[in-house]
Amino acid sequence: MTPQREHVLAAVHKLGHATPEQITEAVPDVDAATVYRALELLEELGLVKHAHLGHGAPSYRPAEDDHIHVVCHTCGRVVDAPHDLVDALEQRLWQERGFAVDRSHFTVFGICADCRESPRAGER
Amino acid sequence: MTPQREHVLAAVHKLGHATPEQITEAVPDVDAATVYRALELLEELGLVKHAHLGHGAPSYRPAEDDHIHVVCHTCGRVVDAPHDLVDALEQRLWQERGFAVDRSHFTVFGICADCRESPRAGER
DNA sequence: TTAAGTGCAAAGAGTTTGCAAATAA
DNA sequence: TTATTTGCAAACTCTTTGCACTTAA
Repeated sequence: MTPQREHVLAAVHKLGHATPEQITEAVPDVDAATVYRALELLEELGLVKHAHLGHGAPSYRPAEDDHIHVVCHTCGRVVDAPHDLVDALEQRLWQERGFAVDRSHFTVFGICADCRESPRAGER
Repeated sequence: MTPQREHVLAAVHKLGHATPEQITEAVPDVDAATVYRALELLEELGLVKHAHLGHGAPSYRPAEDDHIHVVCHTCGRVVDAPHDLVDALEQRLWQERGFAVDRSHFTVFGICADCRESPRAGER
């Protein structure tokens, strides 16, 4: 564990959900390449996790934050949901196919209540 | 509907699941930029859909192919699953939060039965 | 003194954009 | 003509890589 890696890990904890770019901004004295290398290592060590919250960059978070991400297509808002939301799906895929779902790497897309009421078109 | 757009749509139907790059290869007389523009339009028209099947490029398919994607982290294989797999999850998010899940834009990650038995590490 | 980690700059993949030429209404 | 669409090239974003320099065992 080097100082740079500590800084990256601290930034992930501070930011909660963050892209590599945001993390790089939050740790100005660490090079972007080092941030990417650190995130890869921290993920192997099981200290952080990432998920894909849309078209763009992956989002990293502390490994302890075990939840599902629910993302609105329209406003882009990300809401966390309890991970037991996927229990049924997980059991079915396991029993029917022996497929072990990775709940943490999981994103549900759709349209949130606010955006259904007042669609903010083009605000993707 | 121009000839180029017809060709792109035909390629999506032929390929089933395809990235913009694969589609571009399948339609050599159409420029990549035109492929991207066509896919965007075809999606607005409701003729194709896309989902994110991993870190890389999105995957486009005919809009009629209404199913869930299950992707193995290790071997990268993509398996289609019936969309009723998410019924419970969908109902819960709807009732508890008024969130309308987009089932088509949905990917489940994990490890498939084959890869659990004989892990092919590093084959991501 | 050896191995590992870092910063920097360059390269790479995937995608988007500006614009002039081609096509269609 | 007038608007739309295309191809081409350039630009852009995000990420990875090569390599010399630094740091720590």
